[in-house]
Amino acid sequence: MELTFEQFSKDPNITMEYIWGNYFKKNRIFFKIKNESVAVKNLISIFNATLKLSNEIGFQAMTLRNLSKETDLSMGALYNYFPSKEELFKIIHINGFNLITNIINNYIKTETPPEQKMKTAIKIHIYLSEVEPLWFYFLYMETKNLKREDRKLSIGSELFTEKLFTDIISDGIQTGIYAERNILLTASMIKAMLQDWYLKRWKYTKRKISADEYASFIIEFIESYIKI
Amino acid sequence: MELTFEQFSKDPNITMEYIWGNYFKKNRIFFKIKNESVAVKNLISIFNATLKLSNEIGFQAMTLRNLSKETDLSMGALYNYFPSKEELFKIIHINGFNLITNIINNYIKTETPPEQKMKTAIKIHIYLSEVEPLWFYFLYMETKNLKREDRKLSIGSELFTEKLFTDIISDGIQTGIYAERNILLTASMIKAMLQDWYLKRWKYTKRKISADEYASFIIEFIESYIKI
DNA sequence: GTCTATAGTGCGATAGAC
DNA sequence: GTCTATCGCACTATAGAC
Repeated sequence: MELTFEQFSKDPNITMEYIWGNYFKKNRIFFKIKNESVAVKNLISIFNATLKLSNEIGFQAMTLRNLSKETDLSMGALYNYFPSKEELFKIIHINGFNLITNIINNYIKTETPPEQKMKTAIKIHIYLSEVEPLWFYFLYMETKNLKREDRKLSIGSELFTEKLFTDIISDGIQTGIYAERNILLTASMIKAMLQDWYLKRWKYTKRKISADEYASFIIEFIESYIKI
Repeated sequence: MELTFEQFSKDPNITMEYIWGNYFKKNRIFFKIKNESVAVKNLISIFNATLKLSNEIGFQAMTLRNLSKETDLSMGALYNYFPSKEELFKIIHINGFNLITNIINNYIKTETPPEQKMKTAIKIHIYLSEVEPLWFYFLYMETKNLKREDRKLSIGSELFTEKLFTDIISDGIQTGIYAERNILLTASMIKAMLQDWYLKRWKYTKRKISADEYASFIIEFIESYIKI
């Protein structure tokens, strides 16, 4: 039975309550606020508002006054949830990278053979970015604004995904189902196609292309190139 | 004789002197400065510095103090070359879109048959973005910060390129050399691959992949999918 | 044609009341 | 746990000297 977006979207590990609840529990000691349900509710609200505003005008252009208005929290209250605007920026990045690597690892690790693994890897990327399009867009567009010391997180994330695909292709070549091609460039092209899905959201929405259609198309496109 | 990057890079229409010289001539009446060679020299310097700084920290984060330092012009002097920071932003966008459409039209219009036209269209995109990587990066990353009324320029540019490729593919299908596939999605994927070249410049530079290698790879990749 | 000095604005962050 | 009021700073833009 093939994985579909319908099924994937019900995974409890990708709900905001789960992600930010976890974040709160792990960092409890840093919060002045003690009431968990209040904290998580506001964390989610701040997080969503930040992604929305960053998507519209960019994170740097977003002011804390904008964020205050969007969340219905005063500027003073906001500072109970993050120590500085810069730190809010990092929190969103780090939680994003963690989410991506965790979810992908969960779904991929047991998959076999390479052909099936390739399909699942592509689908999970598309599905996850379909559930959190603004978050993915943010991670892509704002990465360059990370401080030098945090940039390695982002490069690590880019190369993690790429390695996932180079490994699958290598396996496929050894198994004899894939032709001998430039593995690194092929993996890069797969990434580029996955990213187009959330970078050009407006285009695909307008054309009414679903996540499953897009994933199928990419799989077909890639297979026509690498299959023997 | 196939076009190479070596040849293309000698085209006089893509030099900064030509582009900004033209811009100055067309807008002479708006400049307080009358000396053309001084004006063009400084326009090029301002333009290059803006692209460099925008690439590093983003256009919004770049201050006119940064720009002043990078160009060795005072803030007062800068304002002889553009009326406001916002207007500088638009000037770079508009000249960029013009350059791209002009160059591409020049090289493409006489090409035939579809298979050859496809090759040339891909090469010109890669070559032009190889000559001006920072400019292309800027156009891509900063587009969303255009005011609503100027956003149509950018969408127009995106769709212009896409139409170029859908037209070529349609021709190829009619000529019988291309299979019947999803034309719009195929064109989108071609665009995504072309864009990866300047969006991930650091990666390809590190891996020592040349513009010609990259172009050849994309052509091979796409042909394996659409050729009958 | 370019400079320095500064006006006016809006930002991130915090103190202290409730 | 959240609010209002405000501080100090850095920004864009301009006026007037050279």
